[in-house]
Order: sequence, then structure tokens, then C-alpha cells
Amino acid sequence: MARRPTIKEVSKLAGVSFKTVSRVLNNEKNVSDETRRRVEQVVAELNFRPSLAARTLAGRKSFQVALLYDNPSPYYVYHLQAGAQDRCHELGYRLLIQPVVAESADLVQEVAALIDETHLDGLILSPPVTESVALLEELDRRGLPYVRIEPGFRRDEGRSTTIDDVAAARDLTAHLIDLGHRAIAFITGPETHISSVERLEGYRAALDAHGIAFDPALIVAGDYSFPSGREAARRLLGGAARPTAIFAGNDDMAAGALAVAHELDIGVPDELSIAGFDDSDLAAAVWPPLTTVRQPVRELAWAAADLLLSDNRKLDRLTLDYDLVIRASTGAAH
Amino acid sequence: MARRPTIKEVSKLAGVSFKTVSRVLNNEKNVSDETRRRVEQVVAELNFRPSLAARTLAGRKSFQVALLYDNPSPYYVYHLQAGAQDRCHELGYRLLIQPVVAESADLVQEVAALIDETHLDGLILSPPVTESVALLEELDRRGLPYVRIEPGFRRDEGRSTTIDDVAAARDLTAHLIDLGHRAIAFITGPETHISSVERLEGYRAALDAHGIAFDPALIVAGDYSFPSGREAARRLLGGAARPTAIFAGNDDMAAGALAVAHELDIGVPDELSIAGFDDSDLAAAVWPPLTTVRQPVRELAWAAADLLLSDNRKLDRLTLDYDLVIRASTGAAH
DNA sequence: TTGCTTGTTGCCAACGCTGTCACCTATGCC
DNA sequence: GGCATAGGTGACAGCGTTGGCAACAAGCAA
Repeated sequence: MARRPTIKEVSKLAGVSFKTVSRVLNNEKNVSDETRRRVEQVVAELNFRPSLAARTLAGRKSFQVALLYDNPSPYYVYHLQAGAQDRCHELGYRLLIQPVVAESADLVQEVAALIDETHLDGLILSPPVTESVALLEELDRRGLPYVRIEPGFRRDEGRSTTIDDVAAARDLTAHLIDLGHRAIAFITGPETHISSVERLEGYRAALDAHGIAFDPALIVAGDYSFPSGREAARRLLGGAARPTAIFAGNDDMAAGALAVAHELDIGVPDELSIAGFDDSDLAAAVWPPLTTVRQPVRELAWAAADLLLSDNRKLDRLTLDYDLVIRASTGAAH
Repeated sequence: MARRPTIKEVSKLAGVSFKTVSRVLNNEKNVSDETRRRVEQVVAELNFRPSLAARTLAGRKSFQVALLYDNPSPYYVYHLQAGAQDRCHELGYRLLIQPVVAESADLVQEVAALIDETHLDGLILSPPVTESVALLEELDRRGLPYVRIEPGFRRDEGRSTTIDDVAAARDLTAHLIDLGHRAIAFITGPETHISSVERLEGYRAALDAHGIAFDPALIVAGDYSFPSGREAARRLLGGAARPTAIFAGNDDMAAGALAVAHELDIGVPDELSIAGFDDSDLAAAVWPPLTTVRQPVRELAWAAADLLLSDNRKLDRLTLDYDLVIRASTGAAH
């Protein structure tokens, strides 16, 4: 089993000191073009890759950042990872993907262990990990840089990437109103998710703007899961005074509502319009496909990694655009 | 910004040499109970975590393994990661999650770079990365241990975890036959995925066992994606001689077929039964919910990590059980 | 010519651990 | 009592890099 080459072997073949090879690898200045060329050639020939462990130990950077998440949605997590990974890779960093339990009492301990073990250079926090005061304080205490994705509080502090959930929910609700709907129900997510609170806020704002009275009876609590959407819809559709449209706080719950409509043989969108939020894989795969809001999850994560790592320190907070995705689950009210 | 404590600080406080602390941390023998206790107490007090970089550099282990994947299904990847992560964490290893491009000419180069940089102790390969001969050869050449999840070839070599796709597809097909179906269509996945080939094989085996002639006209090619399922179903359901059941090679394509049935106003399961494979999140969220086969993705990954890392060297190959999940999308033929 | 600056390179310590070996003590046996 | 044996511990080198600094050459101003 051939041992991996080290920087010293490279330096021997290139006829320079191993420190000079280090300079070339780190793109430092004060290396003559001729020397640089020669070293780079040997590096390519030997297929040499510097040991991250040694660089971490000797230097003050580890070239590693972590993405923390605690989210049950495969769709969301997949795209989060993909976006962050892409940008980290481009910038020469390794991304450590770390599931955690945001509610756990050991959260800070766990993350501290991760940081100490791996000498992390920074972190990307996704909701609901973004909401842990204790964690943020620990990171601040250590002076470790981090970027939050869609943070729910302290939004004007620190670095973050986000979309305007209020405006998005407002736009989607307005779409329903434009279709003639007046009795529009709303299924909320868990209160701990700021996104849920904001989407409800956007919903109310649209009603207000169109002079439609807010009816608390049309608001039902869910928890972003498919079964909770089903239950909420049963409650909404079981009585006599049915809404003509249901806006669910995310796609999973919208799919649950859709299933109930099928069960009760209520035509969608003819008798009932249903809309979701997120534009997850689910949204296009159910029947009829869901009208929803596309959240640029991948882009949010990409931008978060970019804010964390690129030197481009122009701004700290970035708001990305969302898209209304109108599909067949919403139609004119009768 | 407080510096992290090092092993030397621990040893000073515990009144022993730092080598003894190292022994305690690594659970070596030849440490008296009294000494061990004292050291452990100081470790807990200081909240000391040894530097992975230093351990990697000095020792012959890095306590890091990688999970390689190249799969577009968020559901699959999510559970793969979760299972492997759980077992690695339990065994004190860090799991590096690494998306790759299985078809890329640079695959071997990329993985080699990963290995050299991080001093990996082993790898877990998921399909279709399992099928790269060049990669397997490189790993063998380096003598690096690896475990494959659901490998498609060289199945009797090396370590792997798998389920019996043939038997699962046979069982599901038999279920349809038991319901009275005779004209059962099958939508395949891409040929490069061995799972697709095997599922088709199981389908044929069930037909044979029940004396039903195989009809090539009922086999349509898909690629495991939702749109490909939709197209395949359009072809199957557009003509006069409709099948009474469709068995799709995975849930995404089954959802596509279901959408077409809705479009064409074909009742499911009254006029048409539809079955999928995987029991992904999708399966329960569409209407009617899909009859399918539950693949224990999470358990497959957990077991792969276990085979790779635990000393328990009893066996190299492990076959896990699947479950038939009968839901409302299949019913009696008329 | 001299002295100073700037660019290029090399030398060596240090990073925080593990591996190896030597040493010391207690124990058991003849 | 002497000697081997095993358990417990410490000293020290070394892992493969980066950081800091010294050394040297070349160019330029005085």
C-alpha cells in the first residue's frame, strides 16, 4: 500500500525547500513564476494533496465549516446541503454536514465539541437551529463567524440570508382573492417556526388590503406535517360552512388537505382551491399539482456559504426572491 | 477569545503525564482505576475534546469515514445519511457526506483527493457509485476498507448490505395477481440501475409462477423520475387495450402514472390499480396512497456503517427484509 | 561606492496528539 | 532472597504542515 506523498517529497523533486512548496500551495506571493511553475508541475505529477490534518494543526485555518440542521423534510435538507456544498467546494472549503437536535439541552455542548474537535472556521445555521439563543451566544463568545438562513429573531444582527415570507404569503393570498375567494382558510405550522408566524401575517395583510374580514374560525393549527394537514382539513371541511379555498403553511399540509378533499369527493379546484408553500417535490407530484410559493432553498444556502467565506464583505444580510408557482390546485371561486 | 484546552493542560491539572491522559482518552488498558477516574474528571471539568487533526496526524486512524452518493432523490439521500450518521456517531466516528458524480471521468481523482486530504479510514458507497469499477479498484489498491449498499455487480465480493429486489417485486406482482389482475404493466427504471433490472426480473418471475404470459407490450421504459412515469402511463393508458394494473419501478413514477389516471378520469383503484416501490414520503402523500414496497434505506446505511466500523467481523454481506405496504391504490380487478 | 528597500528563498520551531520504548513498582515463584 | 513477569507510568520522537524570521540577491537612490 503506497504511502501518500508529502510536501517534502514534492520539494525534493522540485529542487526547492518544502516551505516554498507550501507557499505555492497557499498561493502566497513572493514566489517567482519559474519556481511556481516547477512546483505546480511536480504537484500534478505526484498527484499531491496536502493533509488537511497537518494544515489545520499548524495553521490557523482548518478549511472546514459546518452546516447545522434539524429539519424533518428531506426535500429541504437535500437542497440546503446541495447549495452550501457547491459554494464551499468552489471556495476550497470542506463542508461538514451535521444534524442536531435544536431543542436538546445539549445542543451547545454538542456543537462546542464539534468545533473543538474539527477546529471549524465557521458555521451555517438553518432553521430552527437559528433560534437557539444559547448557541448564538456561545458562537459570539468564541468569536466564530456564522451565517443564519432565514433567522426568526435578531434579524438585524449578524449575517443572514432570507426571503420575505410575509410578502410571499400575501401574494399567494392575493392570488386566491383575485380568483374570487372570500372564505379562505389558513393552516399554520408550529409556532416555534417563525416562517409559520410570518406566513400567517402575510395572509392577514392580504385580507386587510382587500377589505375582507379576518375570521379566526378559518385558522387551524398544524405542525408542517402531512397528517396534521389532513386533520386540519377534516376540521375545516367537515362542517356546513366550508371555505372555498385553503392556504396551507407548507406543501406537506397542503397535500394532506388535498387527500381529505379526495376522500370527501370535493372537486379541486372546482369546489375547493388548495395552495401550499415551498414548492417541494411533493407539490408537482400530487394531483392536481399544487399552487405554491417557490422558496429558493438551494440559493439561500449557497448565498449563506458565500457570505461566510468569500472576502466580499459588502453586505451582511441578503434577501432573495421567491416565485409564485400557479398550478392546477387553485381556480375561480363559484 | 479563550483558547481551547489541550491535553497538556488536562495532564497538569490531573497530575499525570500527558501520555497517560492520551491513554485514558483512547480507552487503553494499563491505567489504574484511580488515575483514570481523576483524569476523566478533569476532562469533564475542562470540557476537553481532543483535536481530531492532531490525532489524525500523529496516529494511524483519522476517525473519519465518508458516505459517497449520487442520487437525485432527496428522500433516499436523507435516510441514507441519517442511518450512516447514527451508527458512525455511536461508534465515535465522524461521517463525511460527499456528493459525487458517478459517471464523471474524474470520479477516482476526486475520491482519491478526499482520501488523501482527510486520511479517511473507510468509505460507504451507495448506488450508483457502487458500480464504478475504477473506483473499487483504486480502493482495493490502497487497501482502504469500504462497504457497498445494494451493489449491482460483484455481489459476492467484499462487504455489502442489500435487500432482495427480485423477491420484493415478485411479491408485489403476486399481490396484484391475487387481486385478479392479468394485464399488469411494468414501468422500468434506467438500465444502469441494477435495482430496476431486478425488479423487472421479479415481475416476470411472478407472472411465470402464475402461468401468465409475458407481454412485452406492457413493459415501458422510464428513468425513475416523475415525468418519465407520466409519459409511460400516457402510452399505456392512451390505447384501447388498457392494462388493469400498473407496477412502476419506483414511487416517483407511480405518482406520475397516478396523475395521468386523474387526468384521464380513470378511477384508482376501481378501474386501475397502481403500485410503486420504495415507500418514499411521496407514497403516502398522494391520493389514493400508494401500495408499494418499503425499502429499509436507513437500516441499510446503518448496517453498512456497522459492517465497516465495528469489530464484529462475523459476516461480510447482509440482506435486510423489505415490507409489502398495501395501501389504497390497488384493488380487485373487474 | 554605499546603504536601503524589495523580492525570493530557506531554516527551524511549533501545532496537539500517538507510538515506542524505557523505567519503576508490586507480585509470584523457585 | 533472588529473579522473572506484568501492570502502570513517563520521556521523547515524530506525524505533515504553517508561521516567523533570517539570509541573500537584485535594484535603486544617494
